[in-house]
Amino acid sequence: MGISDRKEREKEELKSLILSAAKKLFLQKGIEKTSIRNIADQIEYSPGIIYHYFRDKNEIFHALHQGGFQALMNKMMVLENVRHPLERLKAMGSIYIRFAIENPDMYDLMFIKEAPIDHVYDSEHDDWKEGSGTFDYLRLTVKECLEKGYFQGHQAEPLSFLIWSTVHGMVSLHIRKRCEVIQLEDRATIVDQSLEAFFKILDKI
Amino acid sequence: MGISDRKEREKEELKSLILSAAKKLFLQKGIEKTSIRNIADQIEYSPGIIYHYFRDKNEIFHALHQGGFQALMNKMMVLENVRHPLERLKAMGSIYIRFAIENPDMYDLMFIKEAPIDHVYDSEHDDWKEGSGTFDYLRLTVKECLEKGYFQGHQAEPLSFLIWSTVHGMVSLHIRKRCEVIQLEDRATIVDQSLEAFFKILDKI
DNA sequence: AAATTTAATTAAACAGTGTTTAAAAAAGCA
DNA sequence: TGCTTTTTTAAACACTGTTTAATTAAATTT
Repeated sequence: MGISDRKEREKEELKSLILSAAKKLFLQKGIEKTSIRNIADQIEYSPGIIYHYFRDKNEIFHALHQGGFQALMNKMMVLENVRHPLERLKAMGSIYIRFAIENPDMYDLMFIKEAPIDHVYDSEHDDWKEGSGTFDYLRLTVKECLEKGYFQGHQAEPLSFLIWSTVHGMVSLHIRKRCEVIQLEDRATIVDQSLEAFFKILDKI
Repeated sequence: MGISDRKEREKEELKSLILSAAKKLFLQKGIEKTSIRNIADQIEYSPGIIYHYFRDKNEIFHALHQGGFQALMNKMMVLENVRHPLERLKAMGSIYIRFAIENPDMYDLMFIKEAPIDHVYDSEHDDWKEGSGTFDYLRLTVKECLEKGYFQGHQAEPLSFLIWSTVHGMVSLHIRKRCEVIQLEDRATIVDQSLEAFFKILDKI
């Protein structure tokens, strides 16, 4: 079946061609200003072809956001060398925030925009496996901290969510430009300063 | 000058007519699906008229988000009866989160969407006074806590931002539907549970 | 090799969007 | 009443996501 193999291959190639064009335009102009026609122009096909590979625009951006989780996971891999669970937890926070600040559009897509998550709910497999995988890792580390005697009197699930919320809150206020309320002298460094304060709190509780 | 007084009045009336129509449609269908033509239909005028009262769509939603801050501030007014700064801080958190959960679309507009903040940057008076006013109140309370000896070793600005980030993180993950990662048994109550955990932490540091 | 079937691709249309412009209608003033 | 100013509208522009039927290209069969 050599022919259908090649056809399969060509289909995959065009699909990833669409995806890379979409990613390029998305990082240049944002999700709203990246149109199906823009993507089609970029790959020199007609707009209609895209609907043979993706159900709708949301599915394209869901596929893109998967790539973002892959990238974040890769950055998290250095944590395997950090034995101490509390140290690992802090390092996770630093990596998470660094990823968000360095890739604001991708972070936005992964954790703020409605497009990819809407696609999850619209499709048959209605669980957000990308997010769940990442949160599992956080929960595991928090549980390890609890086992080692840290965070006494706390439960893993709410505490994990609290920690996630804290770092997500900081970067999403930054990305969505709500940090103007911060005094000018602290504005540029507020996320780093607050993360330091957060680490100090984690040591104390 | 009775006539120009009436004209002034009529202008204001039409402006707030546009605004209330916009608000109604926005709460029904969201910002993206509320079109200028929808608003014009609702008030039984032609679409063009709207541009005599607002520069663009963003300005309309900036005006709406101001109303949201007014509503939030009103809810915060009960705090004047809470003397103890740490108790007031916690109550602020509860009110903030309650407001967000009960008015998700308005909260979204105020703290997540780019429309109102884009208008702030596009217009001449480029400071976000609505957000600044609210944050000032938080900072004041945190400072009072510091004066009373709480949160030793922390600075007001980073700590205030950290606290804001924590509550904003929780509700924005909820509003933007990223809470699916939470175990089913905790999912419905995760924000409340995490807020409780946060209060416990605030007591300890 | 030619005819037929299947798959890939496109052009065109639909129903919408925010915004601008020039024309028309209404209101105010002399 | 005639003139001027203000208010309002119709129409156009350049887009948008998506669906449909028609067309082109490729693969298979005769």
